[in-house]
Amino acid sequence: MSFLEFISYLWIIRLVNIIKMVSKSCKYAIRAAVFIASRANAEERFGVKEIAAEIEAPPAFTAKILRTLSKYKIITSLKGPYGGFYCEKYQLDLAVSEIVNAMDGMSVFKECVMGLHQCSDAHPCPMHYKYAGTRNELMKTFQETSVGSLAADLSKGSVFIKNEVL
Amino acid sequence: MSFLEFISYLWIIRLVNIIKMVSKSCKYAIRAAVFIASRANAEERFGVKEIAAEIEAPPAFTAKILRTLSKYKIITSLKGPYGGFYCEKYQLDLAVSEIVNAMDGMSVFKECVMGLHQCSDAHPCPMHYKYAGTRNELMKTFQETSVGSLAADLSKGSVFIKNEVL
DNA sequence: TTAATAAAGGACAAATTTGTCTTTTTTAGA
DNA sequence: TCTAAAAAAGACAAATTTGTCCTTTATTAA
Repeated sequence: MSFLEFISYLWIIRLVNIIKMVSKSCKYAIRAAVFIASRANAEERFGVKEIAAEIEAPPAFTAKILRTLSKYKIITSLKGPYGGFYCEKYQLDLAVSEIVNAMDGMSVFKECVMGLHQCSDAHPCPMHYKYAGTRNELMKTFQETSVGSLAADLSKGSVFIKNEVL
Repeated sequence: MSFLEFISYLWIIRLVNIIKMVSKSCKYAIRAAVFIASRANAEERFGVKEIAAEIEAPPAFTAKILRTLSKYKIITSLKGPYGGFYCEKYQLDLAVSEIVNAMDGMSVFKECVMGLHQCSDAHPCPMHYKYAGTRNELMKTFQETSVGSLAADLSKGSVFIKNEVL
């Protein structure tokens, strides 16, 4: 993992967890996607129960979230026996921002920094010019970090997405 | 305004507005407190309606928030004719973190970075050692920025807390 | 073709946050 | 003392988010 990737990774985790920028659903969604992606090598498919256990979320709620992810083609699903959820190779390259978009929409990346409705070049908020870049960098971070790269770290065992079993 | 103050200010605004780290109530509360503090020089008192208009929040909701601020002695209130809300001098030195604490509690500054319940020195999350400091710095930023300093900027007219009237 | 399995869909329920309204209490001034 | 003004208090309502459950649809294998 390069230094840049490392920083990228920390940013994602930090943004996704400390801050309530994204909804709870979105956090679950990111965790679920990363888990599924981390097991994308084999032909394995994962059921709702297993995924829910893995990300420590309520099964029924997890199912709902997985449906959304599937609808947005962030993960792939297969019905029937031996069915379940899995990641296709191209999906490993999807950006984490796609998940945010699917779950919460992209407005979080586009709102005025100070929450003013008429913030524009004509009527800028105090930070409009100085920090228009920051917001874009934020979005870029999400856009440049792939699900697959986070999944790789998880596979290595260097990070985890669930609590320690006592 | 020193460079450090400036950075401090931007941090607060950024944290308070972009990110949903703090609740909507808390954002209103910070805006209200800063407004009231910005007019703390005279013997003026401000009524709910005026404050609500200033921060562009629903009056009834603003009243509720002001009660909380008053209860936590972040602002002072006086009932009856010529009454209203105002800031005492010592209250200008209160940290923005006091407002967060009053509205949302301090748990936001104390939770594990990755949301794990059993995150500790014994069972650290991937970021426990590397970023325990970040969380504290976050809290420090809130603790070291006073309501009065933000109010001073507002008085100068270099920043604003409400939308432009078209 | 049928039975079993697992996701899809969508109605419903609970919890939380946001917001409103009415009544009570306090204060100032006539 | 009486009246009016303004906050305090708290019940109530709406909106949003979170979470559950039941029925339908698609798929596999016997």
